[in-house]
Amino acid sequence: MSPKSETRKEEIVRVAAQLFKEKGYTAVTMRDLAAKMGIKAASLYNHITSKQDILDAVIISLAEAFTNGMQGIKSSNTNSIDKLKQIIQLHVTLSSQNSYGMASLNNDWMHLEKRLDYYKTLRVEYEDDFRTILVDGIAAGEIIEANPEVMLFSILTTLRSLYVWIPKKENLNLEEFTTTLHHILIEGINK
Amino acid sequence: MSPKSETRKEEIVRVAAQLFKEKGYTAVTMRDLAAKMGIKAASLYNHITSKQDILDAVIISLAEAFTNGMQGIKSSNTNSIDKLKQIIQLHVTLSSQNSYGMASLNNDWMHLEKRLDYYKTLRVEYEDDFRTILVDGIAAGEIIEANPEVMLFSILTTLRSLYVWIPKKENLNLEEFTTTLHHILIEGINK
DNA sequence: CATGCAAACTAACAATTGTTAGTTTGTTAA
DNA sequence: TTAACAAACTAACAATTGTTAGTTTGCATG
Repeated sequence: MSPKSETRKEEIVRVAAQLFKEKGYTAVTMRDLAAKMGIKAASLYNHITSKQDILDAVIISLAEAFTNGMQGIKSSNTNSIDKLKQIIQLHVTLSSQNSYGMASLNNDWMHLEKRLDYYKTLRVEYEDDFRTILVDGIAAGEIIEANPEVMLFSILTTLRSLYVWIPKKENLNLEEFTTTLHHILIEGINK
Repeated sequence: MSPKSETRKEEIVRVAAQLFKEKGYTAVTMRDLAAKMGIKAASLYNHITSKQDILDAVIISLAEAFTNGMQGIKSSNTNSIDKLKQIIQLHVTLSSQNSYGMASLNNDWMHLEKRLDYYKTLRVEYEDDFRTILVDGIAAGEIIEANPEVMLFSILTTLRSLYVWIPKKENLNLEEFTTTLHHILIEGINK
């Protein structure tokens, strides 16, 4: 057995994330999930310890992927516009790889329990790092002198919604899309 | 009794929307809602016909407000950049007046039942009108020749997230905020 | 005072929820 | 062949869900 092959638990978590995206965590029952897996609800518990456990697995791994990505970007020796482009790339990559998980990350994080505080910490740190890049860019004269909070909000909410949009466009050329997005977010749309 | 005073049903719908924003429609029980109203769950049914009925009231009225706003903007005799500014203004206004309802509109629309198709129609028509403004703007040389789908996505997702952001900022000067948002969305952030 | 009505109440229901206990099945390894 | 184990099963549970029926309360109007 290849070490890369998916375990049964990973399969359950992956399928659960698809359902969570459609209806939200609370509206998905263990019987729904079991039916989609082709088994009975009780059988799920041979692999996972609780429904909550599934949500934790979906959200935390993704949140940590964003944190890791941001660490790399912070330590890269480039100007702030280039760092912004790297952030956009990070969001496009993770959102296209795991659009299901991104839905839970965005909409169901409040149903985390044990790991809620940890998630919130990761989120705040990510936003702080993002804000610092913007503020440094303004100080360096690379970014306009507008309110960094509003810039952060505007760009980050667009990036956080990629998971809805990317899977809807078939044959989407991700590289071309990323370039267009760079341009719109950074240069605006005015001619 | 003044014709403007809130009916008991309206009060229930308003309080319900607050809870829906915190935890999502499915996770809010009728007992939760009743407790927040200071009454018993069964008493709610003197005023509303079902839980579903509440969600319909929250979402549809807001969706129609957006549709009405867009009608006015379409028929205004201005260029496309000015129409965009009017759209931004519309979103800021409705999101600041009813941030709770906006949460349901964004996150719980899939739990509509009888009115789901109607909601989807309103949504598609709104997006079509928005796209037309962008495409016309490109044709008129007022907007850059980038993919209008990407522009639509980028701007609209930012506007749809205002409901999260606006209430978090105390003492937010809405007029100043709107101006900054215009500038960032239309001119970009590059110096 | 009597009537009507808005708005609350208690009590209960049938269905659905996440989860547990104990058992069976089928494949792999010794 | 036998032992071990992963992974499914049946049956059931206690709690929670939205909702209904019937009743009581208190205020406003005639």
